[in-house]
Amino acid sequence: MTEFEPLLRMLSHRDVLSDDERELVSGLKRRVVRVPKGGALVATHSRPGESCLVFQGFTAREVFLKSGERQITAIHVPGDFVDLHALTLKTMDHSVVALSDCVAAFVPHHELLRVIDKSPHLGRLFWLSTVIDAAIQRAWIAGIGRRSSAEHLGHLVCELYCRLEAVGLTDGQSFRFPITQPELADILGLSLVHVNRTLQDLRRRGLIVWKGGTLTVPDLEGLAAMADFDPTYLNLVVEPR
Amino acid sequence: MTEFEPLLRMLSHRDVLSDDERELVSGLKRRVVRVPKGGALVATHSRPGESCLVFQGFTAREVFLKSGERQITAIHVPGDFVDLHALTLKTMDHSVVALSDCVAAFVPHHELLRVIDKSPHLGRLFWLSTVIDAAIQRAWIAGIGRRSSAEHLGHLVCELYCRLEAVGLTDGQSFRFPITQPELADILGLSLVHVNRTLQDLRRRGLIVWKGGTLTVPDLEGLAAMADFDPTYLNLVVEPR
DNA sequence: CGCGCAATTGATTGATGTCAATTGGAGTGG
DNA sequence: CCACTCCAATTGACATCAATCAATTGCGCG
Repeated sequence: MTEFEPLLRMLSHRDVLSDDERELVSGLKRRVVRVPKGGALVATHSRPGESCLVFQGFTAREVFLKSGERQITAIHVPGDFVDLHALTLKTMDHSVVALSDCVAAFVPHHELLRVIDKSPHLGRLFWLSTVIDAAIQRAWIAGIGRRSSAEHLGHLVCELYCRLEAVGLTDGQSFRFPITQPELADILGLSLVHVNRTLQDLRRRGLIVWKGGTLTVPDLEGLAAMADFDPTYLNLVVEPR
Repeated sequence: MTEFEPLLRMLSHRDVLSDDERELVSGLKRRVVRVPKGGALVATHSRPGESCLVFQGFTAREVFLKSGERQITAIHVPGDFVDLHALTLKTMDHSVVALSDCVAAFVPHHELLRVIDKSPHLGRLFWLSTVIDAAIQRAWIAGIGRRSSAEHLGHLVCELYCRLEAVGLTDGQSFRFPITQPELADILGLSLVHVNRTLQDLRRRGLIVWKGGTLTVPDLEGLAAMADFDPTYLNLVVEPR
């Protein structure tokens, strides 16, 4: 059991890994770092020489506009290789921050290149993970652009439930959701007040229960139907890639 | 001069290509297809065995919601390797359609894998292109979520100007923009009527001129300042990747 | 000429944002 | 242990932006 367990678990949901590949991943040199809630894992405009993998805690990509407003463009959960982007992107156009206390592993780019070179198949799976991030972002675009606030919020909850289940972080119908409403507002692109009212709407309809940092979905089917959620885009399906 | 000229041009904005790499790309086996305005290049739920590169015309990724509403989640211009996603994603969660008459090259996946195997560097540049698509999507999320409609529209125009300039498709301050207002509404996540009013707003302020399928930006600096546009995320900068 | 659709406009409705105030819980220092 | 502070959560009143409904104009094409 290494820091890479959640990552291996996530990858195993998408394709079969050979023992060699597991060892290649587990053997990646890394620097393990605790980041407190609110801290930055990767800063805007920086040029990281390492990519960062979160294996405990929630993180988010954030952008600030000149008005001072913030938009969160992605949420990452344990097992997500959060910063593969920097490997090819070189310069960060946004920052990655800890939404809760986190533990992250920083892997030097040359280590990644070495592993990809040895196993092009692993390379494709890493590529896949950035492509799925993009698919999630497309779902967010559709959510902000065309869904009602209740549908959008419901869709997000479904998405997180599926992603967390894949890494074993759900407990029946519940999962830890260490997010505040102001943060949720920056995720959904809504005002704080409206987020609060939308939450109450879903609660009143019995679709979610959210108390003390734990979110419960009593009727995932019903929530998915209401939010028009189809998990295909998350690609949590094993096949040769 | 092959169908891959715009692609090579785009890649050359991001890193130096060797002659061997140019030949590898130019030698890719492909099937060239004309797609009329409105036609589909890649269909939702399909499992393409080829990836598709557009070298003439505009295309868009689109998603339909159960309400029947459409959201466009990305626009692609000539030179964009539109469907590299399918190489690792396997099943499409959205479709790609032609916004104008298009000419596209379909390249079999095994061909791509062969080229990537021969040149891991080209592989990384292909990866990069999907990562930049994601960066553009993040900019769209911030645009829909937190910008005013005028800023959002202005930002989009700046983005397209920069991307088209990179492939030589601008003519001074103008470029062909074969899009209708209803389409623009699905791009921006706004209603048709509001798009029209937002356009008039920008016109009245002298920031854009749009007539007969040609869009002119008399004052790119001014538009960029208004829209809080920073081209960093487009990564149109040569460096070793 | 007449059809279909893009573009435009006005009037109205509805959703969401803003402002302002209150409540409640967690942590801090006396 | 108690004030005190900070901030999340909640609520109400109101303002504003954007959607909707409905008509009209204008253009390209058969």
